[in-house]
Amino acid sequence: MGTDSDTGQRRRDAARTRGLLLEVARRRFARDGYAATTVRDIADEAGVNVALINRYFDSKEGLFEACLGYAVDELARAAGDVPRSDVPTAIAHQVAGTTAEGGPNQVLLLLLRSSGDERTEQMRLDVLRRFAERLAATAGRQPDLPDPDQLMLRAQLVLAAAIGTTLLRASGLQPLTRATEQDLIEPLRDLVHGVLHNGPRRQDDIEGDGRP
Amino acid sequence: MGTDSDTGQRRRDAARTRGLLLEVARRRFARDGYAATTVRDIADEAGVNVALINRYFDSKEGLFEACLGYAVDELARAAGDVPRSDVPTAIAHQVAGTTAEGGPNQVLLLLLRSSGDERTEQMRLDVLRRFAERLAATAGRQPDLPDPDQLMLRAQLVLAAAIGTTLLRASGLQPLTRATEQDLIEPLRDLVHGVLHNGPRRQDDIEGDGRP
DNA sequence: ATGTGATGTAAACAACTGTTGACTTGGCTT
DNA sequence: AAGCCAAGTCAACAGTTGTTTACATCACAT
Repeated sequence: MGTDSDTGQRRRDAARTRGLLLEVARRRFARDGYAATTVRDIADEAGVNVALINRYFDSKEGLFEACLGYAVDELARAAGDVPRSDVPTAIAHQVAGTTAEGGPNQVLLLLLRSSGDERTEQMRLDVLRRFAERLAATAGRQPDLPDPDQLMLRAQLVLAAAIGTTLLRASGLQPLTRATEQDLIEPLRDLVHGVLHNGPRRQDDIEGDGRP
Repeated sequence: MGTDSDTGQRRRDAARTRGLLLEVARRRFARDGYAATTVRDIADEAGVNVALINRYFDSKEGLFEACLGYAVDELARAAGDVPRSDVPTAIAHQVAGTTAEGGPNQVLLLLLRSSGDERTEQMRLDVLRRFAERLAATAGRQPDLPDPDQLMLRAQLVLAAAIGTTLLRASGLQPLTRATEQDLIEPLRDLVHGVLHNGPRRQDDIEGDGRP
């Protein structure tokens, strides 16, 4: 037959195993950080042998880089969906999102987990910078801010808020952790408008996505 | 003599050694996290033998707890200084502050570093919660928010922004890292007012600390 | 000066870390 | 059915980890 009778998937499938390792590694790295996560933890949870990590990813560092690459893609995809209108909603979605698995979002968490490696660290910083740039370009076309550096600073502040919120949610701080995506939208709207628009927020301040 | 001829301090001083270990540990734990920091790193940087960590703090975990305790005290002290008027300035000071050593602030960073220990974790969460409560009580007396849980959520969002900003600054993200305390005050003012006051920010919105 | 307890050191421990090489097993081709 | 290579396992490796034990040394009271 060549396939499992129950699941229909082959018992030996390199792609599937590789993907499984990646999935587990993402969760563990995001939740516990790089140093606190052991390759045996990952392999055991994935149900495969430790040696396969080195076979498919060369090293623990390589596996982490692959996870980071996934986070980059995922973030780019999420950022591409934002129509330039409702940034706060997109952020709330990203912060509260479950990335298809049920746990906390992972993507933003991975972005601030660090191995010691110089190259990986640079990669991580680049993503953060690019994301903040996109944030600045999308949400901040207001003429109030003269200095482009000022705008960038404020965009990074919004990014910092998103990341900090994600972290505190992952820590289990209540009521922040308990809050749903809907609960977060309004406060985040106020935050983004406060930082980026530097002024009052009215209901019809959002163009194109507000209620009719 | 009993003292060093140069420094005037005794060559064997338990209190001094203990303090030295604490100081180094705070910096390393804050910068690299719990798991990535080894007791030998700490002892070497402090210039003493590794065994002294276990003598003075029982274990690595005990040393970490001591660091966390320091952070708690420091934060309580900083929070006590805020006269209830200018919260954003206090936050900016805390985010950009150097805690007397020159490096990034440590205190807020320590608050999100985690060992695996359950008891320590609970301690960490308690501090965060109390700090957010104080933030809510101090800055949010506005009648706009009916639900007290809503106010708490928003206060925790502000805390999240502060912590996230600290983390991104520690990561070396520019221009956020380069920004001085003065540079951060205004954007943070807008952020706090946006989240907690939910409305426009005017120059004379601050009571007691604004320009005459 | 001298013993005595506090302070610091050195070396070793057992457990755990990432990694590797030799080996076994499965699935496909022929 | 046989063979062959990819996919997976096993066991060991060298180094590192936190911790402990036995030993040395300084400071101070006597």
